[in-house]
Amino acid sequence: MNERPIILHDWINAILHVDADAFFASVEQAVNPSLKGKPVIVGEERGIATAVSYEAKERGIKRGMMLWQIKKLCPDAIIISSDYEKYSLFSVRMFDILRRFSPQVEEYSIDEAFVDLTGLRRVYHSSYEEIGMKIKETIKRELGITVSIGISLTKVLSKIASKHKKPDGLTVIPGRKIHLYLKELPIEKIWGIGANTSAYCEKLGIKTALQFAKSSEEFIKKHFSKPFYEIWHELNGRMIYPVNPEPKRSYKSISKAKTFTPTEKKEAVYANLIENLENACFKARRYRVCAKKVIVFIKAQDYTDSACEIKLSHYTNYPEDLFPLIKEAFERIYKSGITYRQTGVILLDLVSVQIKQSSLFENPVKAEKIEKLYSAFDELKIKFGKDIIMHGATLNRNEKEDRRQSLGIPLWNVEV
DNA sequence: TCTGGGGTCCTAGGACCC
DNA sequence: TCTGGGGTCCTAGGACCC
Repeated sequence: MNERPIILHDWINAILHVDADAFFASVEQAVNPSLKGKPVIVGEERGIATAVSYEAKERGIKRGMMLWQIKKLCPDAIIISSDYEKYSLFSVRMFDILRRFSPQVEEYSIDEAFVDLTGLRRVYHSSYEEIGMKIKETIKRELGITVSIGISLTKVLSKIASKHKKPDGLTVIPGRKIHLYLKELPIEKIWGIGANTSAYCEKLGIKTALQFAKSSEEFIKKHFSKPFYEIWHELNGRMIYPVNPEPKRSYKSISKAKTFTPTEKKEAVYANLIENLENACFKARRYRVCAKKVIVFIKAQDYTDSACEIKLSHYTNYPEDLFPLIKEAFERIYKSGITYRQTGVILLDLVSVQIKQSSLFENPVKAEKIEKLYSAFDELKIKFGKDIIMHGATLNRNEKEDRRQSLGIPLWNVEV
């Protein structure tokens, strides 16, 4: 039964998925050739590896591992702190290369993209596989990094294809071969099907992608919600998710959260919350959006969290405008005697600054003052990093205060 | 499997109206 | 006051992704 192809034609659409191999680590190796062939780890402040080169993977190092563990396991590992600007630059270059082959490029994440190649065989007088090869070669030549490519009829299938051989892989799955690739693929490897749904599938007797794909439409409709019904179509070669070349216009939400050494100290927790508020608002100003709703949350040591939603009477992206409400919300959710480990802020119901209502403050002079103040701060933040200026209320945070004071970083309080 | 910090979309259920 | 149908809007929470 399972040996029979899912569909009998090869190409209606041709969707290509590119996935850069160990992207951050590869970029570091491309920029600094002396790192090539060596176990490179890109890490972050909290002591966790965010990316590891294939050389490091071979030594048993994985993403998310603690840096001290890595040093123990592999003393010659080269640990580099991440440089997001650098990776963004490479990302932009990679997308530009893809656009030379087709205008239909969707920038899916910093290191992944979808390209619609449908109909381009004639244009290039070559097969889809040859186009894929050419893309790989161009990226390798111009950027010095390798990518893994998958080409198939839909996004879901091309994702499966690009994962099939990594690193530096190229996998083409035409319609008549789909079943061969789904046959041994565990259901949880499908893009969009996570641990939860996999467990649920298992209860229904479905373990492989092929079993899922070959289930009847009635069965899928009966037992699954819309997203999984769509994935089912995609696995069967019917395109539901088109490649969307439009760049993302704006955020629907902006959130900032930070984990800290667990503490009971109320001021410390509050200061952390205010810091998140400031960072979230800073980002909102950079993207020129204002929020009408704010969610504030704190997480206890046992990971239970309490949250409070604040509806604003007007749109804003200035923390100054929110302090009283945030304080009130914090008082409502904070309980003394509990040890907390994280706070966070989510800005919601965002609109772009141009269409926001101009009733920021009742007093227009005051509003203007604050706007000027913040645009000056934002310039400084952009130039010198966002920690250069913080509101005085963040002074009670655990660790950083001393450093900032010793560096002579100014703190400020607005009096209006 | 989680780590940690961003995000998006969908659904169920309640409130409210006719 | 209850019964019943139907529609819309909002919210909370779940699931998944990188």
